[in-house]
Amino acid sequence: MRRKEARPSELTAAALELFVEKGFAATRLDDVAARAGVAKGTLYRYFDSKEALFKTVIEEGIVPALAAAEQQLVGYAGSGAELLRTLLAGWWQQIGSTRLGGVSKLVISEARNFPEIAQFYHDHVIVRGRALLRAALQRGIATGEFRSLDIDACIDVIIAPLLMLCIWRHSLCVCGNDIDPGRFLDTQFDILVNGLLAAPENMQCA
Amino acid sequence: MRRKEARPSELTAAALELFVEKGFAATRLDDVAARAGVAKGTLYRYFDSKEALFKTVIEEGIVPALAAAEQQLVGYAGSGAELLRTLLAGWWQQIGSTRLGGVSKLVISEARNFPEIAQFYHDHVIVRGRALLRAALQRGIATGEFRSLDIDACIDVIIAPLLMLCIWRHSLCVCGNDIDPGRFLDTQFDILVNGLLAAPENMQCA
DNA sequence: TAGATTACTGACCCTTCGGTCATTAACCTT
DNA sequence: AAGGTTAATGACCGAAGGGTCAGTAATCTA
Repeated sequence: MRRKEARPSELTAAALELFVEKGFAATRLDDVAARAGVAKGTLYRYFDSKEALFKTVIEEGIVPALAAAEQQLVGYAGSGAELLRTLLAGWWQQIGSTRLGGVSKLVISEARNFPEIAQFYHDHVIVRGRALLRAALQRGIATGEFRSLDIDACIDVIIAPLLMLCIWRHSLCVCGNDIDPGRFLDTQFDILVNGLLAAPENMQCA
Repeated sequence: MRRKEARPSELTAAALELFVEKGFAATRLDDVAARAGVAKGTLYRYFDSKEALFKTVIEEGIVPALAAAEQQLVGYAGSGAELLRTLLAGWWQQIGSTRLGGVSKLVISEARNFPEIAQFYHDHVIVRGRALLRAALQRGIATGEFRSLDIDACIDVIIAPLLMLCIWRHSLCVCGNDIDPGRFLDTQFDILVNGLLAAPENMQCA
């Protein structure tokens, strides 16, 4: 069957699954082709090399998800805490629980071997994500809703559990230790907001 | 030069560096041997296979660090917050900033290919680490110092940034984005404690 | 110092896998 | 239907690298 249109995305989808599961070096192109229901030679009609396939997998996985994530935030008008919750929930729906979650684990695993891909991921994902969080934190601090903290460090502290959740679901999940994303994110948000607020919701001023 | 005693640890040290840097599959035994100042054949005098070397690297990296970490906690008598700070600081000194930090990244990257190693890491590191944190949280909640939260979810939320800090330092560090561990941990602790406390330190009850 | 032991070497073997290409067959055009 | 175009194949190549082993030399024993 000849399917010129659909082939590239079928191949990158198959490649992403195997790269996330086995890592770049341990993934065989024969297996990628087989999973896409195609012979290995066909792969080279659409991609110049294994590394070219890898780059396409990363870029194609990131770009659409990024656009969706940023779209969600334009013109948002609410409290810092509400904005944070929207960001976290949106991130989980648009990124964490989707294909992009696997991409994160993949990039982290292979960053040392592919510095330019790490750089691409840094510039197009991490920097943009940090910018969104910075806006939320600055708004909260400016209004006095949040305490005045080291914003850049806060951003990393907020991002880390999110990335870790992705990684967990794509690696250590193999042992019984499966995290419940809902509980995890709720608790993360709870601690986070109470840790940031100048006047926590639960405080008892008797 | 014949160095029967020192060889195994020299080889595992070299292997750990390369595994963390390149991943298991992409690391060549010739390179491991070369870094240890030895020929490849020598490697097979001490290890049966590449995979056996891998297992030894993980286990040998974990066991001593674990013992030290648990030792630190026996008979500790302080508030929940103090206990938490001691745990985080101790974790960084004993584990995060040492060789074990690289082991975490390595295990996460290769967990899918080596389920039994993931299981070993889960049973000997994650379970024990969770037990330590559980004790600290339970103490804080029992005395009314901390709010009553979902303890298991809290544990994951606390652990995630720590693991992420390790991973960061061993992968995404390649782009300019180097995290300052001190600032990161201080901020993490600050948000964490204020998020957990029933009566935050900074609250203003005028 | 002669002989036994064993840590160590590195050339070699053999499988695996990224990459190629002559051939085939599906589709299009007229 | 004939001829042209191109998607798709899979046998093949060559390099890479895990693993082996006959040989070497350092160390030990007497």
